[in-house]
Amino acid sequence: MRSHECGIVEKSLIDQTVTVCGWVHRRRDHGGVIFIDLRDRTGLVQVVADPDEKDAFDAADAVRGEYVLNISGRVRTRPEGTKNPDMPTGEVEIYAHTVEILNRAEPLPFQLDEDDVNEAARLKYRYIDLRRPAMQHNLRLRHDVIRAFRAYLDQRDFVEIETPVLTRSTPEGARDYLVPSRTHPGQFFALPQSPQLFKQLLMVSGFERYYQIARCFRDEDLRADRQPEFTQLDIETSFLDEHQITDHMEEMIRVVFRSVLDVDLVDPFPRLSYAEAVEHYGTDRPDLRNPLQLTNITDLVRDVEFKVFSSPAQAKDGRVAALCLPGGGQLTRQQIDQKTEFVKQYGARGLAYIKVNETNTGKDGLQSPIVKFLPEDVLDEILRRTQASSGDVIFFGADKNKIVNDSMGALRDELGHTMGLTGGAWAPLWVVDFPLLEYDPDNKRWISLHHPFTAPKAEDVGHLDSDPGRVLSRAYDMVLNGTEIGGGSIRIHQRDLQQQVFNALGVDQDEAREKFGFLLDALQYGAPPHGGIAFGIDRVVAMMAGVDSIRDVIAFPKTQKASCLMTEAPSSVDNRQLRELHIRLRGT
RNA sequence: GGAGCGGUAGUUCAGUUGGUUAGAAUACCGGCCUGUCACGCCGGUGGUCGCGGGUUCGAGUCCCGUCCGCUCCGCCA
Repeated sequence: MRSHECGIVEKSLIDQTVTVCGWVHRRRDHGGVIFIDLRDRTGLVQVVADPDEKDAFDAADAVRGEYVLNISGRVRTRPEGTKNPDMPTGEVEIYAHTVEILNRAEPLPFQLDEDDVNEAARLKYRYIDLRRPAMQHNLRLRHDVIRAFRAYLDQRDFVEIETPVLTRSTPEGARDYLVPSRTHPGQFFALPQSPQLFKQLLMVSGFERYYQIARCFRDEDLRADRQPEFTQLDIETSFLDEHQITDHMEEMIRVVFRSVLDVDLVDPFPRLSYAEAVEHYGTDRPDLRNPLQLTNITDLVRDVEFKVFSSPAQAKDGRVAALCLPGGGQLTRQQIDQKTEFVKQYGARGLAYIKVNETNTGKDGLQSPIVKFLPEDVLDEILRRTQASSGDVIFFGADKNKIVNDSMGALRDELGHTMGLTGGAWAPLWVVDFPLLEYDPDNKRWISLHHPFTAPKAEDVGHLDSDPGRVLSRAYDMVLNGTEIGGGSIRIHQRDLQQQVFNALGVDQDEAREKFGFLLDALQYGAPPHGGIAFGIDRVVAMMAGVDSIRDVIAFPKTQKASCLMTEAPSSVDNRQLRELHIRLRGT
């Protein structure tokens, strides 16, 4: 006879004495016998307490709710009867000799088998919520994913190195979380938005292949896919160019998907330039599961009398794009009005459309408030370019580039989902050839699209001063099903070029020295060519788990107002702590 | 900063044009049932209708404000 401590109770243990610990999943009394379904990390096992075993029976009889039990008994075959489909242990049960109550439990704030519990209640009692099978699965999946990433990188001589969490504020980019310094009155640390500069410095240090499962912090407003603290798989390598890095990284993603989900991703991943992505999908993170595409018709409508089309078509930063929805002719007026409201969220002023009743009869076959403003040859060419068939509807966006791209890109996603067009399981791709800089009209200056350490393409460096908008960067984003899951670039490894980019950003030498002096210094001491990438672990795991929010793959997430309902953080602190930190609150 | 949805029993929800004592399921407590397994049957406890103000003879319901949760826009180099 041997003792079996926790874990799966299976047929091979029949007639053996086992000891199991776990939570009471359910208690039932029938025929003077008490049945307890005990739950541990491996599943459920049914325990039987018979009045003949008086001590065990009396203890079992005292059980209420989710008590924690330690049970010893004999494993035996269950008598004939209905099988419980919830019972992975099949036909065995434990005939209890002893039942020990390790801890009592109040009734739970919600039931574990309930799927639609108010998220506020789940977050307040997160430790209960995490008992639910779905959350157990999600967090174990997260562990599997991180383990698979580590295994891949460890096998290839990557070194995991921890970088500081208390570091220097870099006011460019996202808002920093600040930490007051006790020993330096009036000064602050910042929590890192990413380990970007440290990993570049590690390349200067000669580590050549670095990674880190890194916690990052950004004090910006939250979304379903954005938390104030999140986890990044941060990677940097020396001497590899962008093609070698992207090849390497997509192979890593393929290996992880194969080992964790048994899914084979396409090989190689498709590549789209930023310009192509925006032209055809209105976004730099297109969901390629969705077959719909935007069709540019700016050139066609430049001279039509319909001002709604012709003015943006003539404007320097304007665009007119069409989106043909196959079978969309069946949409009701009300549904089209809803789409109009939808695109208004993105700044569009309206949503023109043409219902294509019949493709071969000219204007007569088209039903639309705008057809009368458009010449026949233009309409013919629109039908040809969008490959419209009878029964389709064509939507139009005409405005500034950004508004057309944002609104029509969002409409493409919306139609893809509501019309059931977004099929297929996984559609990864690389988006490359990003612009290095974009113009910020509010502050009238150029800002980095990626970050200021991203290398420009060699052939474009000459345009940095004369035509900054034309310079492309050596950056790349990995996109999966419309979500950006990773992004990176080849970095600038030469001090002069770094200063040149700072100049283009309007950061003069003094300012650059003050903010990034340590980087500029480091680049002088033989910095190797280097580049890397960072993956959003929370997003990757959320997609793999099939959940809509990264909160469902984070053990203790924050609410949309960046608070923790369980610990009630953030909280006030007492005046003594504030005094030590040289902080006085207003009004005290 | 803005738009939308939501907040009623521990939980999930219903609650009609404003009208008697705010209901159901589940959970919880008690009783019955000789192998249950979504057990079944009987009974019971349980409510600041998020909060504050207003309109009204009368407010869960209408109005104003506010707090909280979620989704989205802005924001996120």
